Amino acid sequence: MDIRAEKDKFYAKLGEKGLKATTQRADILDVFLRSKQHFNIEGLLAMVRRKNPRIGYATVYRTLKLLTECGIACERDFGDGQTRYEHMTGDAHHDHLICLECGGIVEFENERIEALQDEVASRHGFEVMHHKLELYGICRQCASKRDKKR
Amino acid sequence: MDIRAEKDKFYAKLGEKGLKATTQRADILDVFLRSKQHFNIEGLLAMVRRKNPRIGYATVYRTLKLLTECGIACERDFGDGQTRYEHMTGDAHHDHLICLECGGIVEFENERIEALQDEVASRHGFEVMHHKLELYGICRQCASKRDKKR
DNA sequence: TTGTGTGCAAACGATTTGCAGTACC
DNA sequence: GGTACTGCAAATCGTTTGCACACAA
Repeated sequence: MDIRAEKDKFYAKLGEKGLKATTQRADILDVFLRSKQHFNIEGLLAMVRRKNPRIGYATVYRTLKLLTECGIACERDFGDGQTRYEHMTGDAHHDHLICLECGGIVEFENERIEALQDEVASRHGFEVMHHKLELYGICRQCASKRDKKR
Repeated sequence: MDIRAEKDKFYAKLGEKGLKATTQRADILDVFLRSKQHFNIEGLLAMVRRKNPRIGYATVYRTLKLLTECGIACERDFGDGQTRYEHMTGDAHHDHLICLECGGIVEFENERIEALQDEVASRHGFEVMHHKLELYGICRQCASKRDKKR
């Protein structure tokens, strides 16, 4: 991923909206872009505070909402009561495999599934705007750990 | 759906757990079984209170959790901040089409999608326990209403 | 100086829990 | 008479908001 390009994109969008580029926004964006995907606010705040300890919850929430509006971040809800965020790369839509044991998240994309979804939807007279597909299960590592215990 | 059978199932499970069959639990179960699917707690409470006005929020929450444990109800989260519940019939798993305009929910099942999901998962070394597939879009009625407005 | 942005703390909405009173065996 | 159940209100958790202060054009 091109960090420089994402930053430029953000600053351009800020300009369009008549908003300012502050150090807090820059810090949060930088941490966001460098971190691995799918963290929650708490995790992100912890990382941001390593760089700038005086940043508050509210700023992180507000900035992530901004990043989402600007098409740089994307909100995800995996049903554990917390919103998670991931990078919104220009790539094709992807879905998630989630390990119930370790919480690990793997991304995948499959156009045959997408095609079948559209088919099902149109059969019901729906025009699909977006969708959510999550597969919850046990990943290879956790499965083999479990086997060893026996 | 066989209401009688579901009630018997609930009372049997209550017995197994050493819990009592109270009038509140019976009222909530009855309203739950007779109502159409996918309501939230608020809606269910309103319906229950028509039958028994003295029932409180907490009892509805507690009873629905019980029904879920007993395999009679199933929790659903469509991302609007409220948990919804639906009947857990013995039928095959199904997924949802959700209209972004009117909030209408249509169920569907498609074994070819399920098969592809398993294929994707095993390619990533996952054993799938359960999954969630939701298609968000505009239903036929809302689309035609929208066309008329133009 | 005239804002917008920030940090704090208080507000919020959905859900859970503590507890005193209630009802059933 | 004891124990599980209920209803209320208070607590909780993630998130949002109001407001006074800080800071940059």
